Amino acid sequence: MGITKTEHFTEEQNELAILAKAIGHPARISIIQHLIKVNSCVCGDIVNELPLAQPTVSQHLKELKNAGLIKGSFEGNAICYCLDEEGFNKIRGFFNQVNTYLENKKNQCC
Amino acid sequence: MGITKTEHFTEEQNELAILAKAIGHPARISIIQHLIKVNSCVCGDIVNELPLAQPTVSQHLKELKNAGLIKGSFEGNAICYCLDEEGFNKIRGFFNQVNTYLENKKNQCC
DNA sequence: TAACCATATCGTAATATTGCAATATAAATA
DNA sequence: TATTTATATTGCAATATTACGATATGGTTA
Repeated sequence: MGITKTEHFTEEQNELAILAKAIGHPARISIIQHLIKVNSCVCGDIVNELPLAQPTVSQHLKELKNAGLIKGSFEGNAICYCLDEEGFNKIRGFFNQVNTYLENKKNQCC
Repeated sequence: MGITKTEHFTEEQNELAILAKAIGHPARISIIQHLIKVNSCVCGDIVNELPLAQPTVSQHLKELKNAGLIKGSFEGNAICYCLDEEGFNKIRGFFNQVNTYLENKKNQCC
């Protein structure tokens, strides 16, 4: 079907899924890494960094923004994007749970 | 197109994307959370836990396994699934980078 | 105001994902 | 060996994603 049955899952599960899904594309990983690397916000030169056409990059930026992983502010002509802590904080909780579990797990069959 | 231009990105970026994408579905989040909750490996009762048909669950398990996030071992008739550290270790590095950046960032425009 | 930037949106084609019924497979037990 | 039980695979329909050319939008500068 291609349609996810979100109504059967908790709000938290759906939210985490949206965040992970947004990260789940190499172009968007690349954008996140680039924003970290150049520290201060970068604007449209993300387009130059990526091997994709401008509309495609714009679309990826939109998805990251919708998921709450980046945010943008106008800076004259251009737009300044940078990481949005809110989104990453939400995922952090999930991975912390996973990691503490993995550190302490016992009696596993595999 | 629906086809990702993986050849333009680094192996690391593609790998991270595959892992995040695999996590990016509420059913698969639910499976991971369930495996943590019941501690020792759970087998086919994941099917009973989820509000999806057996073939659909089987497909989600396969995707998690392909991504290296869970692994299964035969236990007589049934199969025992549990979390695979390898996959989660790979993601941990990425999120550690993000988190240390977010903790120290300065001079942001947004 | 006109021309020029930077960015977003629209429309569309190609491909991927989600979900399930039907069916296959494979081990355990009667 | 036949039956049962657990899981995987196949095939397909509905929808989502990815990518980009063309175009719109909106601020800046000449």
